[in-house]
Amino acid sequence: MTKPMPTTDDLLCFALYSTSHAMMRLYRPLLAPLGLTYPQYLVLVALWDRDGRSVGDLGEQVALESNTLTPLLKRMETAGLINRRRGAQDERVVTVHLTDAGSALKDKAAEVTACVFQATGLSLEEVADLRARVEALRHKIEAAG
Amino acid sequence: MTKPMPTTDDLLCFALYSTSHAMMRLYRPLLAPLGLTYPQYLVLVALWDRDGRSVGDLGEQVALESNTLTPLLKRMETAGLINRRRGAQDERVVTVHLTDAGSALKDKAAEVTACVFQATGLSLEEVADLRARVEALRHKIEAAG
DNA sequence: CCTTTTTGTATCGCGTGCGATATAATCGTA
DNA sequence: TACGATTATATCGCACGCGATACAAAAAGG
Repeated sequence: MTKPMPTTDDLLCFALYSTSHAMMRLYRPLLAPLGLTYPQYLVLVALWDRDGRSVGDLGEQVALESNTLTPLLKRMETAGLINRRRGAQDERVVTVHLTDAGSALKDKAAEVTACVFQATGLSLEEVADLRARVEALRHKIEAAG
Repeated sequence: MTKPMPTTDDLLCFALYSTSHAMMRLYRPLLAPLGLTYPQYLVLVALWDRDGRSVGDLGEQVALESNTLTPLLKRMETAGLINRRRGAQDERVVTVHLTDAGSALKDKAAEVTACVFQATGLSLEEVADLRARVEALRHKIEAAG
């Protein structure tokens, strides 16, 4: 007897897909007052960690290629959150720098993170463990690709 | 002394976001020969489980509202995978039915699932456990929303 | 029986993720 | 020194996820 066809509830990919979207829906009303979209927020988190880095380097951290990142950064530049500068040494390289406005959002974002953490209903240990496992999965998938 | 600002590697939301995208990138070349996009595949999985259901009911299972689902179903109808019918009893309700072509993809999709499972490098138990925890998180987030 | 409320789906506009491709700059090699 | 290969970013077109809103049909209430 063959195993029955899995439905969406059996698929890890669906759990990741739907939970990631649920997380975005949770963040969105908290970020909107800061004038931020969810992907912009993630990019800022990376820049608060390390400012003045190349598009490629930033793309590595946020796992996005330049075809997604460049338009996103342009919108953030238009919003006054960052500046982009083309390298003098290597004119292919564009570096991304936080503006004062971009830096100033760091503290507000900390409040957002706290709100979201509370909404998960998980302990710090549970969050850390689940996060590590999900990330480990991504590394395996990327290695397989 | 305050705890340092978390970076992307510390955020569960980023792990979900980036791993979900990595999963999509893994599926895409496997689904493309079947003429399917990733969200279309997830919808088919739900329909293979239960055919002939309303847009709203289907939306509940795939966690998508009608503003996303209706355009997606229209594209699938254009591709000959499904048919949509408006109810005679209740003219507000639209039901979605698999076509022969849509049903026929079920077996091919099983092969895709097997490929993807192998790429994760996880055991069946690990997949099931991780899936359950991620799904539980989604339920908590949705309850908080 | 009529009006208001609720429900189900659809449309609009925007942000964004990605395959494919283009452009320009740098590097490596003969 | 010149040319081909490689690298970094940018553009294009499309799919899709969602807030906001519209429209039509059914249900509820007076």
